[in-house]
Amino acid sequence: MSRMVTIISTMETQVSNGPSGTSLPNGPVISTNGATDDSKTNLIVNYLPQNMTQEEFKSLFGSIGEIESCKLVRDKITDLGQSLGYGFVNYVDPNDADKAINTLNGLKLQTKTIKVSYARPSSASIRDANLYVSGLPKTMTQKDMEQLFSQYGRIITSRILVDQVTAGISRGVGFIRFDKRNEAEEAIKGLNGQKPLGAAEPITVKFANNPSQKTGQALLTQLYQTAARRYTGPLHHQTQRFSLIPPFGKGPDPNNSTKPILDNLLNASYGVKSSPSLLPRFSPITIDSMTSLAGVNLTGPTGAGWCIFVYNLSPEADESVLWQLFGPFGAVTNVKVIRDFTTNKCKGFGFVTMTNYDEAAMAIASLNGYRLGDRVLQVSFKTSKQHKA
DNA sequence: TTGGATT
Repeated sequence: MSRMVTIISTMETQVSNGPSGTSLPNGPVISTNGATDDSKTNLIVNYLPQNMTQEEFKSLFGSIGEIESCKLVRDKITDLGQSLGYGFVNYVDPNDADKAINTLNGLKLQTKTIKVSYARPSSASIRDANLYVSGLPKTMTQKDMEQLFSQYGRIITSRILVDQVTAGISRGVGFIRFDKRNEAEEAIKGLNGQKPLGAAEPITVKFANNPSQKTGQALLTQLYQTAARRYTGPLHHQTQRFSLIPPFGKGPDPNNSTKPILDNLLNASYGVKSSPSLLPRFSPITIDSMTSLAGVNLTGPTGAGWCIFVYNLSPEADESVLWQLFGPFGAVTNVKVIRDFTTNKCKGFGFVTMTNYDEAAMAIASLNGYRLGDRVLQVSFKTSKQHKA
């Protein structure tokens, strides 16, 4: 701030004293708002592999030229240090920044293709400008969607999510990041609840969740899958999984600082407030398994997997019962109890998504016909209503 | 007796 005042007073002095030519000293380029101008040296790097470390990140971009600063952005909310998959690199020399874009943009690292581009100046007005769009017609392309939204402002990025198993069919949901938050707000006002040209159903447009605001349940799912693999490796038999995962509460290290996080995750995930009897009877993860979680490569994108239909749940059923039933058979990425909108009671069915076919098939074979209380469950792969004759 | 979807 004092520097800005100095610069302004220098300029005013110059103006009032008339032209004095070369009296200003050379120094860092100062823009009118007083910030140093990083626009030619500062890069944003997107789609980094989840397990890439700060050191690897610095090493990769340091190979191009001298770095003034670099930062791999991590999750600071959960404190687990998870990479958010992007980072910033500020070079000393603008030529090196240009070279980094030309050399490293599009580089394939593991399953990712990294994107290297100039970072926009950090500013409050570009924050929270990311929209989540659902209910899109399946035929709508990314280009169509951009065309629809572009009337409200400059689009920075866009994406339509596709089904992973049926190879590229639109899931009808996507993201649009605008340059400015107010543009995103206008797009919500203009497009939320509207039918796109020729569409049968209206779309929903709202601000996207931040990846770091992931639910406890989603985090727990990731941790569970990772922890289970670390203990057991790939599994093919449920008996192995049952016997190899240590039971809950087995001698947690009292000095382990991750314990409060685990407790919070469990409570958030299972909705346990006051009734210990609702705790799962198996252990999703153990304290020990969490000590080396930072930087591990978590399992693939959500939305992929095998969807299982579970019928004849009681009106009181909640998500925890589905985790308890299906978790022991393998990697579960999502569970959902379908509830009546007004009563909030379970409508008698739900869905479970499992990553691996073998584990899903084993769960179905084992749980179809399983007696839960006074009900007999029907469990099968989800069928599509669209295939009816 | 087969939803909604969060890169």
